[in-house]
Amino acid sequence: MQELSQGTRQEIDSIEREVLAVFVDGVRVLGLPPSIGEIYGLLFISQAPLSLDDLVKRLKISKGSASQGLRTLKSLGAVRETNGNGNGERRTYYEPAVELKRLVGGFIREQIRPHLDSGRHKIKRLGDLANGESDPERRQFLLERTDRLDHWIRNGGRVLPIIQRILGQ
Amino acid sequence: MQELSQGTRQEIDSIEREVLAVFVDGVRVLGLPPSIGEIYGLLFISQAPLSLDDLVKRLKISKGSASQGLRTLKSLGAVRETNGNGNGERRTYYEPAVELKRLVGGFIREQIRPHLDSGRHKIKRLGDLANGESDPERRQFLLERTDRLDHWIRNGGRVLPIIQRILGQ
DNA sequence: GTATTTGTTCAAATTTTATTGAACTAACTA
DNA sequence: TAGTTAGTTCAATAAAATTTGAACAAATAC
Repeated sequence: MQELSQGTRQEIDSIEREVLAVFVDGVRVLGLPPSIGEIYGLLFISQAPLSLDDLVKRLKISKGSASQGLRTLKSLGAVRETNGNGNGERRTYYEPAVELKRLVGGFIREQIRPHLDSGRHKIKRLGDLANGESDPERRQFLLERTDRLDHWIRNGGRVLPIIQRILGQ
Repeated sequence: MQELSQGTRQEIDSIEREVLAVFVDGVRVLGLPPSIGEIYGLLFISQAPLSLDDLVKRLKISKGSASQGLRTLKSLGAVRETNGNGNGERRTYYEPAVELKRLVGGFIREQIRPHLDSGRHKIKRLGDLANGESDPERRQFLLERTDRLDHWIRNGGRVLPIIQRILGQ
């Protein structure tokens, strides 16, 4: 007979359902899959940390989904591992990081910066290609456009730390 | 026999191909479909405005895609209509809006604000639900969490005009 | 009036993305 | 040692998003 720990109540109640919906919508805006919203949402509304198995049981998702979802959330710094109830407990428990600063920082680091960086490289290459254009008028136009792209990327890079600063209060 | 206008050169050359790739990647980050990146990208790198038909021919996409893509881009304020070469020309030509301020403004207005607003409503409802919780400890916890969500949304709202200001220089 | 051109709409087909579930590794247990 | 539990990986499947293309509407041309 399996004992039910604090976090292992089976059913999702109505307020939990609403919170999950909020987070599923929220992560969709960020381009992340629904399962991630559900996992983070359930952790967010749970008073006790939950194990992977708790998530599988309560959200009725596969172990694979839960495992991959937790990995993504860990990489974003959006969940923390705890050693559960301490005493000789083998499985890992998770709790949400709830500081906006941390969440935004992780998202910028993992999802925004890499795109800005690869964009910068591609645009640099673009400038080289534009310089190779033989028709002078066309070259001039292409250089104007690649230069503009370069400014966009630079401005994007400038705005990120400011966002972090404002949200980290 | 069909006359080829300025914008109707058929093939996509190598620099154009690279620019399209940059924009396809770029719009993906924003959660928009590839066709939109292609359309905006081709307009961005074209010296003359292009018609819907030009886009269909040069990008080899369907008329339906081009039409819907242009509609989205118009709603974002990312393309402008021009009356083409002026004289008795029936079809509409499009050129890109290239000011970052405008692009960011349109994206915030169309894609971010609506989510923030609906989020605000859902979270307000959540607060009501939390208040209905009978267990005092649970209620306290739920109120703490919904309050935190509310702060997140508020901070998000505060940061948007600042982003716009910084990018609009 | 009919024919042609320009563009829209939307159901169906396609493509892409997310999720599942079974096989697997690793660590602990008896 | 074999057995159990916790968690990961990844090919197959399911689900969701995008694109197509044919039917349609609206405007102009003849």
